[in-house]
Amino acid sequence: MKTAYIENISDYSGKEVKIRGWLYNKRTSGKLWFILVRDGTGIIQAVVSKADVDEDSFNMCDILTQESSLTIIGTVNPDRRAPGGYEIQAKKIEIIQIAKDYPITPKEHGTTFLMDHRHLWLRSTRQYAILRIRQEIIKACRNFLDERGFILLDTPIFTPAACEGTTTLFETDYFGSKVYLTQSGQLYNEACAMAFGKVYCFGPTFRAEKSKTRRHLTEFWMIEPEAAFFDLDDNMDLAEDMVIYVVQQVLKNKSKELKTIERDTTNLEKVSKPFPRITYDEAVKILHDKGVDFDWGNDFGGADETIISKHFEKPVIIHRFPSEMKAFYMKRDPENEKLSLGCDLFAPEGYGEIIGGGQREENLEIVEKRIKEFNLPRDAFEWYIDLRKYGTVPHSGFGMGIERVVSWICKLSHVRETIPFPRMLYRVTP
RNA sequence: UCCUCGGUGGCUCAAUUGGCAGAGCGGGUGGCUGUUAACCACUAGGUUGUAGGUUCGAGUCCUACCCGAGGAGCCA
Repeated sequence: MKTAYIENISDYSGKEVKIRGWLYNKRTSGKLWFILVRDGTGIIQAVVSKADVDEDSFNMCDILTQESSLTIIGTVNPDRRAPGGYEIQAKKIEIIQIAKDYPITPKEHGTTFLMDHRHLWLRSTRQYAILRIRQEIIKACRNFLDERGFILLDTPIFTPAACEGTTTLFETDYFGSKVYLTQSGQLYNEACAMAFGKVYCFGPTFRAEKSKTRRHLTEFWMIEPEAAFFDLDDNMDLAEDMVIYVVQQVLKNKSKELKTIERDTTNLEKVSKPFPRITYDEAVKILHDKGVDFDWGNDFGGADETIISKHFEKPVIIHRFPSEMKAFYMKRDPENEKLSLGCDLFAPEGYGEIIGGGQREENLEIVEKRIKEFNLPRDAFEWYIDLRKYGTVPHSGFGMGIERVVSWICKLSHVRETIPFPRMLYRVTP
């Protein structure tokens, strides 16, 4: 007899198998039990009939509680009355452990209660579906970049200096000196791109922002490609192609999960080339046309992002931001000093920014001047300046926040469900 | 740091003008051979976030504090 996983149960139709898992729910009609078992790959219904099992196995059904661990031996049968299309006609049940008072019941719960029990909440079907989609998104990003010759070169988590001000950095002790948790792998990515041409990093990043909104985590995962000889247009092409690929892979491989979370995929199916590309000036005009009081030179707030992203059916790319609001390494538009060659990509349906990036300044003298203007400690950036001394070339890149992409693709109301254990302003447990 | 809302059985919520703290789920007991968050009957379960105050009487009104949610500011 084979031990089977529920996701492959159709391969065992008519055969006897052993399933190992946890009790999801149960129902009884006297001499008949319906036992829903999950094993991490899916959920299946086992039918336990008093006539077909030994007395011990039948009585066990009575004492089984939600999330008790068990094994079931029985025959796999197709049955249209069973959720999932197949059920197991049980022959024998063995209990591994009876779970006492599992706190998450099949009825509704509040956010606080669920977040306090996040380690158990992960067992529910909705969380299961969302996190499987997250895995597909990550896999798609990596496949996309790998197939285009980008080399994965992960950048450090401990960093010696702030790249853009220390207020949003988490500080930690490093054998007596101060170091910070990375908020972006970008500067290191630039060094890697000068060595390998096309590179990317993928890892956690940390922002000590006191933001308490549906789109902020203090610890989040970012995938950041960086390529030598790419200009702003190449960069926008790459971002567009990557987002399309990711959405298509999720639609293709995770349709069951999208259905579980009741995601209407109509809008996802519209995600195709070309994405509208507008300048910052044009985006400001959209806001003004909608009656929003917005001053040129400001960054878009959460509400502004929502308005702009709702204006388009597809993701929209916004480029050429005012240079004053962008980082020291951003290249200025040769045609207009007041603009920088940055680009953001906003997800549709009101989700806002999921990608930020642009073309980097490659000129040695300008980078040195900017570091001075931004009051950055020059010695901490000597290695970065070296990149401009030794064979500098135009280059570009961007960062995509994984949790925001998951949030959009799953159409969630908050990013807290997009990562197994979210870290937020007032939440670091469990 | 600020604004708004909230805190009542294990969970989700109700409680009229300040007047007997209640329901569903979950737990327990019993019933049912095709259930789909099954259903039916019975049953146990409460210092209403904390500390004070007003009142004949406070879950309800007042003050302070604690905790949470949503948002603002802030945010490569």
